[in-house]
Amino acid sequence: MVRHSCCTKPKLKKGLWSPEEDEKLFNHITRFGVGCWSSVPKLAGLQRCGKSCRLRWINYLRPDLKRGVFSKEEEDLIVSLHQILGNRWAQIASQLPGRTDNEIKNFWNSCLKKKLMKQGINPQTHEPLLTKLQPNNNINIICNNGFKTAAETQNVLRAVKMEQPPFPLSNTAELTTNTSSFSSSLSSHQFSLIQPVFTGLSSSQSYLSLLKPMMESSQSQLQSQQYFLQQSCFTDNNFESQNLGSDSVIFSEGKECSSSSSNNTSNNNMMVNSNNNNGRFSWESCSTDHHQQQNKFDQSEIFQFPVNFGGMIKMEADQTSPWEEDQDLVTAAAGNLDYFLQHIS
DNA sequence: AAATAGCGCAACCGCGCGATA
DNA sequence: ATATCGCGCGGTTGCGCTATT
Repeated sequence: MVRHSCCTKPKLKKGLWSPEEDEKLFNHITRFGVGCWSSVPKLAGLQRCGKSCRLRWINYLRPDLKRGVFSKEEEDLIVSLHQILGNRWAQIASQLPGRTDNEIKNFWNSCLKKKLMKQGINPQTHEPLLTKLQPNNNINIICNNGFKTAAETQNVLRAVKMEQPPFPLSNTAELTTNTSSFSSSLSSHQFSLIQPVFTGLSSSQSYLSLLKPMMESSQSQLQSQQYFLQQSCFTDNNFESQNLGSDSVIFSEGKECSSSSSNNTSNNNMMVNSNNNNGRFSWESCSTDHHQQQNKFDQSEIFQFPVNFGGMIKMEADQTSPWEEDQDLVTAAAGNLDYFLQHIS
């Protein structure tokens, strides 16, 4: 790479611009106009490189700059343009008079991205976060560290398989599908989502601090087994779940042992609204024997870890149309997949 | 009251491209 | 044909302010 002379010259000032420097640059540009930036510092009497002067003029001193918060119209325009242009900030800025690419980039990264996520929109693709899955497809997430997960749509079941718990954070993952079915004895009103394990990743420190000792103490018996962690939702009627923050979840190996169906509206708790008292969440962990491929509900070991949810999951059940009911839950579960993939990539 | 975390923003950095010597 | 320069772009860093613990 060829380093520019301006970058290598010592004694050039860096960092924040003082009002005096601003005045010198402003006076120079307004008097002589924008010409060769590399000669500006010398002519204006500044100990800065030309590049720094250019940036300061474009992003701050230019008289035609619009200051202050972005209007709703500007915000909408940025989102639409980003959908077409991607991260081409300069091109986006050219459509917004008085705004700089830097300003728009910062606004995007600090506000708009989060806003879109909250609305369930992937800020990179502008597609909904929830991905519709085809029935009978089996989703496997294979991470490069040996942490393997499988999510099933058959019978609206999601299961997560951990071969080496506790799992380290992964940098990459691949998503594949196949059509192998997952036999389930669960009733059509029992659903499992992949959320708990994946959201555990986002609060990995507290998760591991609680989960690891438990896993290590059980290491000898864990070695020959695969493990499933499931979040199950049982309902007899319509229910809606909103995940607003984090919550502690009790695991009992093989058995449902905790319900997080509190109506607590605090941001740190999961909230479940149900039309009746039958809707609830439960979380279970069970081991599976490699050879017999059967769930082993043996020991009743309880452990606890906080679960940090990425956003709102809406699930609706329709008693009269089992498949429609399933579809909505499949969609919600797939949204968790998206969330997971974003956080490990 | 002090320490810490989170956030927004200004500025920097590395790189690529086109023009020119 | 090659090296250098000037400029613009997108990604990243780090400062300073504010909120939270």
